[in-house]
Amino acid sequence: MAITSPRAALKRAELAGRLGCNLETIRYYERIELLPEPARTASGHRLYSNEDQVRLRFILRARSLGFSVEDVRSLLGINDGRPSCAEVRALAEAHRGDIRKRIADLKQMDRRLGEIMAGCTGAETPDCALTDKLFEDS
Amino acid sequence: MAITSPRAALKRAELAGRLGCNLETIRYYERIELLPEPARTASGHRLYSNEDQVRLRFILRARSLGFSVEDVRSLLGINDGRPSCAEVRALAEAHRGDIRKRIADLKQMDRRLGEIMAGCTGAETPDCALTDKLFEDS
DNA sequence: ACTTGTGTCTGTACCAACTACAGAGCGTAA
DNA sequence: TTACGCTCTGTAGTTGGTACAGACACAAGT
Repeated sequence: MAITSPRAALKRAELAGRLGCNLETIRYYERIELLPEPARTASGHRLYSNEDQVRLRFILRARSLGFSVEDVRSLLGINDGRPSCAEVRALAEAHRGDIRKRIADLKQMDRRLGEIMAGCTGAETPDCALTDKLFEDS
Repeated sequence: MAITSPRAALKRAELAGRLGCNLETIRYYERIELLPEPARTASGHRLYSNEDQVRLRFILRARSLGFSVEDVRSLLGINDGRPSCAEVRALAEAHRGDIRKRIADLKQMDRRLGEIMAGCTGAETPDCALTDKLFEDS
C-alpha cells in the first residue's frame, strides 16, 4: 500500500517514474519556474510532496496536449494571476487553431510529396524523378 | 534583361531575394556545408553562380517538403555519394511516414483537446472545467 | 575628395523544450 | 568499510535557423 501512496514524499527519480517523464525534465521545470523549489533533505536531495506531483501532472498533460510552456505558465496563473475560464478558453481555442494549421500544413506537404514522388520508381538507377523535380527551374 | 538573367553572379541578398529565403539562411547552409563556399570578390563579398542558385533552390524545396537537413544532405549525396533512385525513394517513403505520424498525433491532440474543452464554457468565472480536468487524478 | 547611406563581412548569442553528461557528494546493503 | 547507485551542480548539445554588434566595402551625391 505504502508503495503507491500518493502522500509519501518522493525523490526525483520516483516522481519521474510515476508520471512517466524524464528525470531531468523535472529539474528543468524547476529552473524555468513552472515547478516551485521542492523541500530538501538535510543533505540537499529534493523531496516532492503530493501537491508537487499534482502540479507536475498538470504541466505534463498540458504539454502533451501541445500547449507551449508559456501557455502552461498562463494556465497555472504564473503570468497574470489565475486565469478566468474565458481566458483559458481563449488560450485553448487559439491553440486548437494552431494545431489545425499545423495539420493542414502537414497534409499539404504530404500531398506535394506524393506528387513529386510520382515517377520515382525506386529502380536501381542513379537518375531519380524526385531529385530531378527538386532541381527543376521554378 | 540582364536584371533577371540567371547567369549573373549574385550577391547574398540578391540570391535570398530571388529564392525567398532569409539572408542569413544562406550563410548558415554554407556553414553546415550544404552549400559550397562561393566565389568572392577581391574584398571578400560572396558571389553566387547559377549553379549555386540551383543547389540552394533544391535545398529550400526539400526543406519546404519537410525533409530534415540530414535528409537533404543525403539527397545531395554529401553523406555517401549520390544516392540511387531506390535510396531516394526509401528516404521519401520514410519521411512521408513521419509526416503521417505527426498528422495522426496532432489529430489526436485536437480530439483530446476537444474532449477536455467540453464544459469549459468561457463564463467569466475562475472555475474552469478545462483546468480542472488537467488537475484531476490519473 | 569627401561624406553619407547602405550592403556585406565576421563571430557570436538567442529561440523552444528539453536531454545528456562530468565530477562531486550522499545513502545504504553486504 | 567499501562498493554501488542515486543525487547534486553546472554546463553543453540538440534542430534549424534568426539576429545582432562592430568592422569594412561600395556607390551616389556634393
